[in-house]
Amino acid sequence: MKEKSFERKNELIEAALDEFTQKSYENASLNKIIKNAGISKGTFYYHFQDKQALYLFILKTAGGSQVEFINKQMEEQDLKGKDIFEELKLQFQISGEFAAAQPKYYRLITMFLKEKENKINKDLKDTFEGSTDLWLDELTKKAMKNGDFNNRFSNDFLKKIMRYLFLNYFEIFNKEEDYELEKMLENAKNFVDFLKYGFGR
Amino acid sequence: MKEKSFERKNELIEAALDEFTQKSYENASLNKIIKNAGISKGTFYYHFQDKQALYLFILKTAGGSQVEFINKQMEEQDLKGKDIFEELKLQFQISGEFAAAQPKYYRLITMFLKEKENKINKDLKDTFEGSTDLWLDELTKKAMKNGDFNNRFSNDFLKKIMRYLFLNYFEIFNKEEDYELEKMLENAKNFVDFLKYGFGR
DNA sequence: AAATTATTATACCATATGGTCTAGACCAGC
DNA sequence: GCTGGTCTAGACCATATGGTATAATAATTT
Repeated sequence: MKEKSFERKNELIEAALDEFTQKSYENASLNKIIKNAGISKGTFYYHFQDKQALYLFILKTAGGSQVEFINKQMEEQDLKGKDIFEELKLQFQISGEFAAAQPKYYRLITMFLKEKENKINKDLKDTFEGSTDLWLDELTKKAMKNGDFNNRFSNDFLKKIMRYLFLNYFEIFNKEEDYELEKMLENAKNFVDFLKYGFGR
Repeated sequence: MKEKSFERKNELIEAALDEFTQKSYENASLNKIIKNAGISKGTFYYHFQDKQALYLFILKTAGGSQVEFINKQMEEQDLKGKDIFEELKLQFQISGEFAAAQPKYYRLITMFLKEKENKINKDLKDTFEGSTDLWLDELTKKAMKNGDFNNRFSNDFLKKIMRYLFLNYFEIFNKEEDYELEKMLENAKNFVDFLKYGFGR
């Protein structure tokens, strides 16, 4: 009951990952996933209730993997004495490393966050976005308290820019060259410097 | 041949605009457009060859309207003595005014530029993007010559950031409040200031 | 009034979608 | 050997898609 079942499920998930990282949730074809997984329709509906259940499953898997990865990396870091820009730089670098390690997971998550016409579980999206917002909120609050920011811009404006750039950072640098680790670190450094001169004191 | 035909076509275009600004090209339903336009299927295929022809038609209409609007506004401006940041601010403001004046046209164009899974005329997309690139190239070249930029960043980096932010600017500010003209102008000012401190000398 | 142009309603097509159901087969552990 | 979990293939469903065809009918121009 274990091995074969495990195989089938893994193939299913792989195929689902492929499809859902190429098309939006709605445009992704469950039939194609099943075909590419090399399983029969019955098997699919034996394991999952429907298309959405499959999607939510791999999305949660990806999300969990990301959280775990980032937390692990962040634990090793000493943030004391670092201002928001250095912390951001770290965050970009770690996110980059996750993207390099789990490109499909990363892609799935970013695609999910960008979904506009989603009939998908809105709660989950709120959770994802909420945790990012929370983190950003905390980060900017601390930065303001520490006087990391200049006072040219309103909090609202700052947060909007930060939020967008953080969620879309990797879209800016998506040329092949940008996927080399060296270039990644350089881009992260430059980018945060750019933010620093724009936002910093 | 005039009045009734004109009416029908206008209703069609209105309905198409509604649908294509809410769903992606592929997800937009031609049947719904036809139904909402209150015309029969025959009438549609009498006026347009197929779904794509309709889409390209309203897309070109929107594009033309935008170019005309921007050119007209830019003609009234005196750019002499203005650095790249003031020029950019102007550009953002004018784009914002267009977005406020023709929200559906604006939305259609940005959605088109963001389409990833497009089976749509690739040439047209290249044209749209190409003209933006050209303009940006020219702008940054001039700015470098005039010494508007600091020398913290490479040209490559500068262009990448500029290009991305310009193409996606309005995604950052897409809350309802941000669609008010006043807020738009304020956002444009703040945003360019932010760029200026980040890039400027 | 005649001819042309627009428009209608309807039926139809092939294809694809997500999802259900069934009858049987495979394969494990008891 | 039997049982229960797993898997298969295929038929089937309602629904929707973009697109075609037809025959009758309005509306407009000549």
